[in-house]
This record gives sequence, structure tokens and C-alpha cells, in this order.
Amino acid sequence: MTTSAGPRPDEPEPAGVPDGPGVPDGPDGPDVADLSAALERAASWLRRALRNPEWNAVALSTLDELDRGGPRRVTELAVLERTSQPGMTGILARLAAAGLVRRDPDPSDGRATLITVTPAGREHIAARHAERARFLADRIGSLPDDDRRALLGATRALAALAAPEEEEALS
Amino acid sequence: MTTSAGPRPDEPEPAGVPDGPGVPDGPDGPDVADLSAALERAASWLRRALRNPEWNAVALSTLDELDRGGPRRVTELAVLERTSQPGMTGILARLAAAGLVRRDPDPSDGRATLITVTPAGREHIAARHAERARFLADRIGSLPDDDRRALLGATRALAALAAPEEEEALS
DNA sequence: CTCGATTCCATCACTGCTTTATATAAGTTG
DNA sequence: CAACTTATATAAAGCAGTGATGGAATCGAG
Repeated sequence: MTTSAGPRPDEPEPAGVPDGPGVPDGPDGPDVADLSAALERAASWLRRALRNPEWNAVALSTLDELDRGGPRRVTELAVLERTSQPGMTGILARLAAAGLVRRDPDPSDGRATLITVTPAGREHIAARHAERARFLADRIGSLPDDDRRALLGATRALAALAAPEEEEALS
Repeated sequence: MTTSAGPRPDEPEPAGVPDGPGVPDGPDGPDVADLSAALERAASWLRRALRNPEWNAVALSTLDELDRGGPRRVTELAVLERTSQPGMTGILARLAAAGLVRRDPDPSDGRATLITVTPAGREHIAARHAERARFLADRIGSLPDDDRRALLGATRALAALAAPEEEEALS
């Protein structure tokens, strides 16, 4: 697909935006608002770059969560993923139909269902992570060394953003 | 909302995962695979924590792009957001109906429509960014100083992930 | 200048997913 | 034991995305 980008009306350069990725440095370096915008852009980039026609973000995140946290109930997963219970029921039905998760009765509560990731599910996750890592490695390869180092240095902190909130959602 | 988390079957602790956010350090610190996983989790967290019932991710990202890059055509935006043209037509119709964007004929091509963000759209964006920044500030406030510093230090690099790819999508 | 090819995007038909509402079974509590 | 709560499947409705299609505008070769 080619697109003919027509001439656009002149837009004045937004004040205070230097050349570069568009993150202005405040008096003491980037502040939280800058970080927030940057995270948002990075997340948006991830969403676009690695769109998966088969499984949407919630399904994949659910699979990841099961892989990481072990078997969970339908309602737990709905809470974790901030989606409705019937919606989660649907997602899990699809994942189960694809052989990526297993549905077992919960031995401690006759009403409940335990969802467990299958070996095929684990393989799917691993393959996806590997693909993503390759893609990111390639992308990072074209960044300056400083940026690469800063990203790698923030790895733990990025993961930490999500960690306690995942616990809160269960209480 | 309370959820009764039933007892789960014992899951063996995955080998090599220390206490903490779950990011193992390799021989030379986190590698790209770790970073990839951490980015994925952070993005997933952002999606869940700040879900917006009114505007989905593509709509908001489109609005941001218009704010940042100036007026664009429907097809350009569809390419940028990796979505179909009729889908983007729908998104823009909704955004226009809400007064957040304006649709004008492109003076240089009678077939084309130029989409411009409105003042109300800019306000909406600003409010959303402010909310996100507040939320992130609160979240970061409970992280160790090291993590906070690492995140702020990676601000520029996070934004840089998205930057050239946005340019490529237009060629 | 003409006309075929291409571009731009609205519209349509269809599909799939999410939500709220509801029903049924299992579990809890006084 | 009855009333209430919990767990989740199911149904109905709504919404948004996709591929296909078609009309209008533009481009470029002859």
C-alpha cells in the first residue's frame, strides 16, 4: 500500500519541543508528566508494532498471567484484567478451544473452575516472547548507546510498575 | 467487590525467578528479553489501570498523533495506527461527533479529507495526560528511589522507541 | 484532450467481542 | 433450615472492526 501524503497546512512548531523524540527536559530532567507521555507512546508503539490478529491484548495478558501466577478462577482473571466475567468466560473458552489453557473443576469449591495454562500454551507464550524480544532487539539496535542503556537499566522498574497492582486487584 | 480466592494447587517456583517484580538479572544485567517482557507488562498495566470506556486505544492514540503531528488524512491515520481505512473512518466520525476533531476538505486534493484536532480535543488530551501523570506519580511514589530514577532516566529512550517508526509508516 | 489507471474514502454486509441481565448450582451464615 | 451470597454459564443487545464495493477526484500516457 502506498499513500500519497498530500501537503499539509503549515503547523507552527509547538513551543518548547526540541528536536528529537519530543520529550522536553524540565529544569531537573524529565518529570513524571514527560515519563507518562513517553510510556503512553511506547505502549502505543508496542500495540501497533506487534498486533496479533488471533489474540487480543486481554487474551494474551491473561495467558501471561496464568503462566506467571499459576491456575486461577474465571472471576479472578476478570478482575485482574479489568473486564467483565462473561467476557472473561468467552476469552477462556477461546483459549481452551485453541488448547492453550485447560479448564478444571476447583476441588475446593464446586461452583468454581480453575484455569491452567497447557504445555502448548507455554510454548505459545515462549514463542511470542522470543518474537517480541527479537523485534525489540532490532529496534533498540538503532538507538544510541545511552538510550539502550537507559532502557535496560529501567527493566526492573518497568516490571515493578505492574507488580503490586496485580496483587491489589485480588483483595 | 470481594473475591474469594480459593486455594490454588501448589505451583513449583519457576527456576531462576528471584523475589521482586520477577525480572531475573542475566550475567550482565537484564537483557533484551527481560526488557521486552517488562515493557509488555508495563503496557498491560497501563491498559488496565487507565481503561477508558469512551475512547479505545486507537482513538486516543489517533487524537494524540493529530495533536503532535498536525492535520492528517484518513488513510494516513489508518496506516499510522495500523488499522483499516473504514475503521479509521469510523473512529474519526466518532471523534468528530464528540467535537474532538474537525473534518475539512483537503485544499490540495478534492478526494481527501483533512482531520484536525479541535481546541476541545486539545483540552481533552491535556486533561487525560494530566490524569495519567497524576496516576503515574502516585504509582511511582511507592517505588524505591532507584526504580524511580531509572524510569525517569529512560523517559527519552521510551519515547524514542516510537519515534522513527511513526515516520516509516508514512513512506 | 481523452481515457484508463490509480487514489481517496464513504458505505455496506458481516463477524466477533464486550456488556448487562439472568438463571442455576454451590456455598455460607444466622 | 431458610435466606443470602458466590461462581459462572448463557442470552440478548450493542458496538466496532474488517473486507468488499463503488463513486468521485486525480494522474499520466497516448
